[in-house]
Amino acid sequence: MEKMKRTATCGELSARDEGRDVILNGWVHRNRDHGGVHFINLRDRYGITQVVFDDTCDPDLKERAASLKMEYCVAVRGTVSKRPDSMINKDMATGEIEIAAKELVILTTCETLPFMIDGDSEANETLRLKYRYLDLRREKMQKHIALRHKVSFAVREHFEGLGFYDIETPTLIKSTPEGARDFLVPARMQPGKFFALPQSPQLYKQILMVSGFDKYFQIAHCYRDEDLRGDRQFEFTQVDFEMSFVSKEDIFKVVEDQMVHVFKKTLNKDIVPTFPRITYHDAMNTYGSDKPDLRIGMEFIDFAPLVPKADFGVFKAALESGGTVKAMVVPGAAPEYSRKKISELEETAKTYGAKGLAWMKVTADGLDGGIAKFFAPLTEEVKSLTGAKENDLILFMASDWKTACTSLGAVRSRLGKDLKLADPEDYRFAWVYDFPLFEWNEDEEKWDPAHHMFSMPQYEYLDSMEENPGEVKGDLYDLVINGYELASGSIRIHDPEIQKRIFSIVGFPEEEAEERFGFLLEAFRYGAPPHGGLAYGLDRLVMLMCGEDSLKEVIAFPRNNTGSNPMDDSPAPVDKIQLDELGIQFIPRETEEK
RNA sequence: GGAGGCGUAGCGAAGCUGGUUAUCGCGCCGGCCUGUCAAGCCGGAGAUCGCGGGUUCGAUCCCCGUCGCUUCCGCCA
Repeated sequence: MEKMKRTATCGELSARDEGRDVILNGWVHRNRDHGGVHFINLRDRYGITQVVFDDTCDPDLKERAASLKMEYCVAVRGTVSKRPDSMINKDMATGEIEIAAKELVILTTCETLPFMIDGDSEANETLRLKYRYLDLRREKMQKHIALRHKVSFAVREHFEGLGFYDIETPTLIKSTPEGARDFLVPARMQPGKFFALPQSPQLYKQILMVSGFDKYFQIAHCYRDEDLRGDRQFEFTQVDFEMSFVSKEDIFKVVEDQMVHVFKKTLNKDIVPTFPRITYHDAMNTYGSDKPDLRIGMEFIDFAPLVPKADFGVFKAALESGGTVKAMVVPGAAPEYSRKKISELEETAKTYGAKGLAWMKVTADGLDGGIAKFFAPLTEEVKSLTGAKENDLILFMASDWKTACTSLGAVRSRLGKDLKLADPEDYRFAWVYDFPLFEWNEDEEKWDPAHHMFSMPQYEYLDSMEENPGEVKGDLYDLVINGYELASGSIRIHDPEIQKRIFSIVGFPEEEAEERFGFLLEAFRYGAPPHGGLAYGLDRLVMLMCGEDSLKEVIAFPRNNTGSNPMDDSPAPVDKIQLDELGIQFIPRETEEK
């Protein structure tokens, strides 16, 4: 076998190599037996090369070639030969040449495949995950995994250039309340006690700041025990960093430069190095989302000024109860959007709590359809306020501010997809900032941290934050791109006194704070530097760069949405012996009677 | 926890308003073929129509239930 070890890969050979005797190792990608002459496309990570078996081969070799099936793993020795002009395959990177086979070793055979590696249609997801090793052989997945590697490398390269240290933090840590549910790991040596898997390296990286490692980064595995989605997995990868003696401007700069570097190095794409900044309120108010897709346009218009002039009760009622009326113009959509299609949009709005979706169309004669009749006398005013032109569709949402914004925002993103308003090659980053630090929890009638409890209130609220917590803005920020939240970060609290006040506002008992993260508070008493940082989702970034909308397409071994992995069948029951050793007893969940 | 969608050979799909032998493409098996490159041609095997129940003379199709997957809401940075 040793003598059939590869001397070239399937992606590298060209006319320059003519006459070379090479050994290729790879998989039979396609198999075309013409009787007299037999071609195989041999594939490895680097590409595909055609191998020819013809009359110049000895009969024994030809016979062995005839037995090849798809995805056999083989070694081929042969001579690189230039194809005659008429047989050059321009669609193939190595299409100028082929290998005239001299020797063939079948390294391993392959059973009938559960799905085609080279198919034009994809198998269903469960099957793809069950046979992930085969799925990963597909060209698309090979490209995704390669890009992911390149991104991850470019990230490290960039941090290294800036003098950051890569420091690992533990993944068996103390469970902390708030935020997402923790994955728990029983501690065998201390029965009744548990570790948690980290949701982020947050506390540890802050402590590293106290230790003086003023520029830290880590490409960290994080865990959250919450329901999965297309863009959410149990375990995921965060590019996490933290710096001391910085303001948010320094952090923005690191991230902006890093994105420029990463996109240049991996996709050879030039990203505009300064990202626009939008306040949380403006993002919600004009795009109906705290992660707006800026490629779409269609900004919301405040329609309140015209409401009192018309006799439309629904809008009036919304304003009278302190709500808002928002309008959104969908350019050129009037002819295409039938009553039925509009009611589909309405359904989208309703899943976000809207009661309905009002609309009208702009025609050559004025306003038409939907609620047009109520505004007919105001045609010109409607047009000038909204900027709508002939053939435009105008959508209206009347509700309390938040519901109006989020539901119309959902309609906006759906229209963006339906009308293909977003250029998939365009990457539009933006910073969203000025988030409220606290939000009111209706159910428990208390203030909750909107982000986490370690974010610094903005300076001007410091003295009076107890008076009106709802008004307090935090020194925290999100990085959004094309409708996805990619990152979030903040300047952290490094003053134990401020930290105590935050705990007290959100009703987090001091003893519990001491119990949960006393170690952090204690660390802060020993000369804690001001610091801040950010973490962004590596999976998410790569997903967007690949033009995918599911993380599963860029993670080698992901889980399905029920949290199982069809390949290894995890999670799975464990032996009673294992449980006994841990002092754990499984109590079946009581079946609820109806 | 809630809403929508899907489940038909190994894979991807079709199957009209319920009707007798459930189609098509890929793959698989056999044969032919000296220039293909998603090779081609001929032949063949392969399906408890997710599962259970109901309506009906008759169900892949209609109804109820159930399981699995999926998208979304809730939840989650």
